Amino acid sequence: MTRGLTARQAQVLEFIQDFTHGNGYPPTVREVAANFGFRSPRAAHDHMKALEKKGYMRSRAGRPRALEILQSRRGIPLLGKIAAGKPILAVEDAEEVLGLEPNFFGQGRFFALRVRGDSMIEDHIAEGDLVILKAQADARSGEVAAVLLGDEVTLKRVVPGKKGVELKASNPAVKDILVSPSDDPPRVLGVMVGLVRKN
Amino acid sequence: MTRGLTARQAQVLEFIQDFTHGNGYPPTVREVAANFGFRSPRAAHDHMKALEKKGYMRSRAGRPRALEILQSRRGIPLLGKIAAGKPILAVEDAEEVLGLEPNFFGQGRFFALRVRGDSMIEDHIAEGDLVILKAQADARSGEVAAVLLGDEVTLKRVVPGKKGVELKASNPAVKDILVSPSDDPPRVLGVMVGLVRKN
DNA sequence: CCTCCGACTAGACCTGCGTATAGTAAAAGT
DNA sequence: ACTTTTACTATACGCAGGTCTAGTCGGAGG
Repeated sequence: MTRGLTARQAQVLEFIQDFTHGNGYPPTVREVAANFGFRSPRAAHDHMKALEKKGYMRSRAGRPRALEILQSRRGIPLLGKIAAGKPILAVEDAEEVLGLEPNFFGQGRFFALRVRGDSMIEDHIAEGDLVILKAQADARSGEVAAVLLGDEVTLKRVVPGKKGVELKASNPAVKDILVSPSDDPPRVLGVMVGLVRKN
Repeated sequence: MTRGLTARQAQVLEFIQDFTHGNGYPPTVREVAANFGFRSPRAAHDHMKALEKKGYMRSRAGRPRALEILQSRRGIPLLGKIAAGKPILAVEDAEEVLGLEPNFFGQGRFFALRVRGDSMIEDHIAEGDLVILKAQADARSGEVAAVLLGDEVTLKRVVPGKKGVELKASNPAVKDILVSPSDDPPRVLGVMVGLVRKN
């Protein structure tokens, strides 16, 4: 769960985020209460105060609907160095957050990596490009994915075969990597769903 | 100016957009009034009603701060067919609006075009990619630009020379175009500042 | 066992804010 | 010349909605 939130508080936060995104403005205390079936606005108000104390939102006292969600969890974090073994996809660790609207690349959790080198050049993925990846632990055959190999992240085309998983570059000058079943299996961090290039 | 809006209405709309973007929630009628120095909330309310009637925003009667900006004018319009000769960069003509935050690609007015064909493939601009262009009427030598030739828009590298302006593709299979000074000069619509690829 | 905390109900206070009524004044159509 | 539109001021009504006081109930911790 999100850091230090009770299940109920996380639900409330999520509702507020969805409502705000869907309507263009945040809900009132009573609208939150109604959504959860609370008979008293006090219940919703308490949760919202808790969320505020924990730094998830800010509000202006006495002003209806005047609440802002902080730590938006929206937008796509551009991750710099990914530490080995750790499942670090939190926005807090982002070098930068790309200001794309949620669902720009579909549904799910996304992150971005800056391409170093030209190993995927024949797929027209050039050095400096930002590759957008959907966070998931497995890739279908032939998909381009960010793979954790030892303590380095590389972008490769993943092709499982009889002799193990093959990690193919799309540059003839770069040789493919074969991870045999006896080795540590390659860990897929996410599959490529898009690309952003800023000149 | 934006379609059918008076100068004042456009100012009000812009303020509401900025306020909403900056605070995470829309302003009240009185906050709009205060921003413009109106002594009566009525003045702001009238403008907001006018904006609503013209389809720029929607609001829920009686509910404080419950207004949603439609036709956001934020984001980058993806233009489909660009009619010949007309300076059409308005959001209204957009096939789709890319949900990027303003200034994602810097300051200025931007639009997007979907790449057809692979004439720029060696610059790793592939078919189906969305090229982001900054709207301006001139390109420096060597820049990739959207150029209006006759009544078609093409993406080419612009290189002015003695014999006229050369429009170079980055695909050896596609021959360059030379626009000699006696011809109609090519009209630059914008220069490329980025690229977005959605798989 | 007792106390704390989370998650609520019930009811009420009071003010912020949308909205209405009634104007004024200048610019722009027609 | 007249109506219409734009752009406001002044004042007020009434209710939506933030917030308060005063509780209940169950589960976790010491």
